[in-house]
Amino acid sequence: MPLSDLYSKPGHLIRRAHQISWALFLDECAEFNLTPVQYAAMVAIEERPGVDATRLSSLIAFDRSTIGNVIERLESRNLVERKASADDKRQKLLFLSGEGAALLKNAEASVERVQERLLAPLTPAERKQFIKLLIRLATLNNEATSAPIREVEDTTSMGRHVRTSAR
Amino acid sequence: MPLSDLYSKPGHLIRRAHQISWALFLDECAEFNLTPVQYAAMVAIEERPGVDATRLSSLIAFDRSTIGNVIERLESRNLVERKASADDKRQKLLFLSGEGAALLKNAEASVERVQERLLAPLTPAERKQFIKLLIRLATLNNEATSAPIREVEDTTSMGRHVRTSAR
DNA sequence: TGCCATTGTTCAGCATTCTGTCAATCACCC
DNA sequence: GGGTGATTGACAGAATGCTGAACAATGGCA
Repeated sequence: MPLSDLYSKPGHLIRRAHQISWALFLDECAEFNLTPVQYAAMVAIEERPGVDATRLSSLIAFDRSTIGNVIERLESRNLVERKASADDKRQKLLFLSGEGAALLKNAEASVERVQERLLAPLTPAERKQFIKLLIRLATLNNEATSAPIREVEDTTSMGRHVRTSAR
Repeated sequence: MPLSDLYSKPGHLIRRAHQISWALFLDECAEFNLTPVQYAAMVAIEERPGVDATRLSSLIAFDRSTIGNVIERLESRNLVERKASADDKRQKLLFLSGEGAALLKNAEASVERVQERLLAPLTPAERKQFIKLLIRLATLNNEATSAPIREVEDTTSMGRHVRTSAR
C-alpha cells in the first residue's frame, strides 16, 4: 500500500485527528493542567456525585482498570474526593471538591475554544455534518471496544432509586 | 457542562472514534500482532527503504522521541532492519526484512477490513464526505501538533538526489 | 448457614504519546 | 581549520489505554 493511500484511510486520519485534538486541548488548558480524560471524568462526577469508578468508566468510555490512575491523580491534586461506600464496602464513591468544581467551571471556556479550533477548517454546515457522522460512527461501533459507553442507572446521591448493574 | 453535551463535542467524539479504530485494528490484525502505528511505520519503510528515524516520524506524524521504541519492537521481531549509515554516523537507516515485507503484504486485507468496519455505519456518500472533512481537518490543523506530517525529500536508496532537512 | 458466581478495585505488563534532556555528530560560517 | 549551532538518536518521566489476573466483598441459592 502506497503511503499516499494510507493518508486517506479513515483509521490513519482518525489517529491524526485524535493527536491534533489532544494537542489543542493541552494547549488551551495548560493553565489548568488538565487532560481530556481528566476533564471528562470531572464533568461526569459533577453530574453524578457519588458515582463509583466502574460506573464512571461506563459513562465516559474509559477502561475500568485504568480509571483508578486518573482518579488518583485528580485526588492527589485535591480536585476529586474518594469516600468509602457504606452500602458496599467494595465501592469508593467519587465527589468533586470545591476546588475541583471551581476549576471545572473556569476550564469550560477553554474547552469550548478547543472545539472551535478543531472545527475551524470546516464551514458551519460541514461542522454539523461532521459531528453527525462522528456520532453515528461512534454509536454504531460502540460495542467494538472493551470500554463501550453505557447509560448506567443513576444510583448516586442525586437520584438513588434502584440498583442495577452497569452491564 | 452536562454530560449529554460532552457526548456531542468533537473532541470527545474523536477520542471515542480513535478508541474504536484502535480496537478494530487490533481485532482484525490479531494474527499479525500489529498495532496501527507499527503498520504505518512498515508501510512508510517499504516505500522509502533506507529512510532514517527522524524522516520516518515526519512521514507518519509520529513523535521523534518515541519512534525508537516502535522500531526497536519491530526489529526484535525481525520485521525491520536497522543499519548504520556510512554518510552520517548519527543515522540508522531502516529497511524491511523479507519477513517484514511478507507480513505487510498479508496484513493488507485485514487493514482494509478495519476501514470497512469503521465506516459501516455510514452510507457510501457519507463515507466520502467524512473522509473529505477529516482530511481537511487534519491538514489545516497539521501544525497544531509537535509531530506534524511533512512530505520530506526522498533521500533514500530509491530516490537519492538532494539532501534537505525535515524541518 | 455455606457455597459460589458476580461485582468492584487494583496490579502487572505491554504499547502508545507527549515533554524534556543528553551526547555524538554534522554542517556551515568565519 | 576551528568553533558554533543544528541535527540525530537515545533516554527519563508523565499520562493514556489495553489484557489478564488477583483479591476482597457481595448476594443469590441450596
